[in-house]
Amino acid sequence: MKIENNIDTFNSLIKRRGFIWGPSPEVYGGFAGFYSYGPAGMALKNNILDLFRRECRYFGFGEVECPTIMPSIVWEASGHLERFIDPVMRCNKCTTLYRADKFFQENLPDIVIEGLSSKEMETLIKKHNLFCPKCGTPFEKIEEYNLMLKTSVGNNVTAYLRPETATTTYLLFNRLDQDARRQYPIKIFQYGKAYRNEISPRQGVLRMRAFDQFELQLFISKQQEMEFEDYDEIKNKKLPLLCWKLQEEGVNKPDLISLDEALKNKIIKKPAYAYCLYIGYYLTEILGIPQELIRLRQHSINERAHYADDAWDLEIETRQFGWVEICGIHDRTDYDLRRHAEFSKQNFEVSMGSDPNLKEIPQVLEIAFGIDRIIYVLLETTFNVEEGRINLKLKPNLAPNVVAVFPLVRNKENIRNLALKVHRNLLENRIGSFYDTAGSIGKRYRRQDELGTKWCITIDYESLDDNTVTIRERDSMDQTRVNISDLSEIIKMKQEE
RNA sequence: GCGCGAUUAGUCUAGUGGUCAGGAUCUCGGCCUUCCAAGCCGAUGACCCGGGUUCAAUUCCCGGAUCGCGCACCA
Repeated sequence: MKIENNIDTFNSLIKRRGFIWGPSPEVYGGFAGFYSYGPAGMALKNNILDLFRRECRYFGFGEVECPTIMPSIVWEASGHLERFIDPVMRCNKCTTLYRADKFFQENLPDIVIEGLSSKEMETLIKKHNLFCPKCGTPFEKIEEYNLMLKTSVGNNVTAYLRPETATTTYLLFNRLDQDARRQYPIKIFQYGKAYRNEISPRQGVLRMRAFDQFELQLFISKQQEMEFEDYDEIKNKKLPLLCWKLQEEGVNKPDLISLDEALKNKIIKKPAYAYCLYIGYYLTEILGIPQELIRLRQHSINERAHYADDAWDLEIETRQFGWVEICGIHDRTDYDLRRHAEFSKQNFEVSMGSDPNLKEIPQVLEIAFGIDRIIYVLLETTFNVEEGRINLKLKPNLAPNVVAVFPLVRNKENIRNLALKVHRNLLENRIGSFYDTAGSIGKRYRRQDELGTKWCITIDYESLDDNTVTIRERDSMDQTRVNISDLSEIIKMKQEE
């Protein structure tokens, strides 16, 4: 295929080089909404996760992992059973599907729809003789479209695959309270699969039916939200904020303002929430996504999830899909813990300050990343074509290979042997090295450029005489000569930079 | 889920109711090669799935899957 700086070249690259494949299973024609990662994509994903886990430890978050399947009562309590099931009407003749509540709203504007049961809606259909606008067939029944994937466990017990990891983290609350010795705020994250039965998944890995979430949770008191201990450290950080008001005025460029300013202007209500916005932004920035492609966009009241008091999306501007949400930051209040306390008949009121008699249900602040979306936007934003050369400008530590080692020519045994020795030595030092002898040296450089490998090490004739090798840098293509004995140390140092 | 269009090697594509489905690139093997997709020789590899029409279907028809666009949907 012709190498051009366009989206077709990019889309072919991520398949060709083993980043993302699908829809899976491809040999059976594919199943919409399900994708696989090849070796390069998985290496990239693991590097992102390593980085995120390291940074979460730095911010004081502990990690948990919960089951992906939970019984119905959990989702009743969380509100997902109610909110994730949409009432729909299906035309018996042309099988077109309509959202019942929306259809009523448009066609019967005088009637209050909210809270109506399926039976009541069916009565409305008959009373007003509602029919399919496409073919004129009268509607009959209200059906349910469930955005959660239903399954049955054991002896026909209904259960659901989790539509988010967050809820499963909240269910550990009383354990976490003990585990953290009641030192609030409690900071916990969970990484894992979540499932949503999208009606029509599109846009590749951006809207999958099985996807990875990486969600950070803060359990915190109301007082701590307003007097947050770490706020001072981050209050002068400037973030690209696009608040709801600006959006209403038709603005879509964010304001780069400090969190303190945002708080003073009442764009943000709570210092602890501001801290969450910062963590979301920080974790995005260290992936190497250019600042000008990042914005934090506040949800309007209508856009917010059922549990949210305030919500901002962290979005990345892409060529192929416009602004893409990679992270949602939600003020979930005490909604979840209150509901789970109620449904499980547990007492989740705890003392979080110095007065042991002052008890309340903790507030929850959430930072929820979609890992697959991160992988997509990272690949797309680092993709470059420079004079016919594909260059994936990933940060060195995220690239599938840290270095690649080549003999300058293949048909000289002594050069080949030395190259292999250098490669093995790097591996001994646990540096991710890839060895390649096929084709010309230029071709091998290009192959690595496509994977984002930052440094290529070449063993040439000079190496045989003085034990030096060249390190070729990906973006500049400049080469420096170093001693083989120093190589591992130098690469490790470069990685730290 | 609806409407329109599409689906041919790993990738990008040409083409056909009937001989071996063509090209580019990639990949692999060999030769050559003292640093950025060089050259030469050789090789592997594809008509989305199911049904129908037909002596014969990758090609035409129907259904399904998937993708793209629009509508709807998107906690």
